[in-house]
Amino acid sequence: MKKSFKEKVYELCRAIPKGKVATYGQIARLADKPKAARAVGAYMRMNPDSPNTPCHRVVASDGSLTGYSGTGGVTGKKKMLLAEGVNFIGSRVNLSWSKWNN
DNA sequence: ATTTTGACTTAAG
DNA sequence: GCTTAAGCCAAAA
Repeated sequence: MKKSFKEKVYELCRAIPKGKVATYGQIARLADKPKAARAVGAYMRMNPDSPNTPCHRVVASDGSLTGYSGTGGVTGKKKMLLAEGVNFIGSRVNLSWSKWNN
């Protein structure tokens, strides 16, 4: 049985512990395709507010919040992450403290 | 099958 | 720190 790349991506999104964040590149790497960061983002766009896929815990490689078609856009995403205990530096996530699987 | 597009990443100036 | 360029992946038309 082979799992599709996207299934792994969704599963990894769900696997991100509360209060932590992962980068697209990190997820892509864990999903067996280290260069598929763009594809990961594409899947996130498909499922921005699905209750099963907390895509808001996924950020860019430098901790900047990108995209997010959900409520409030990146602003809502930032607030959500703050509510989960993720530390922010200005408009970026402090990956030094909150990066998942680090 | 080909082209376009997109929530990416890294390197270089 | 910001901009430009190139690379790579998958879905949709």
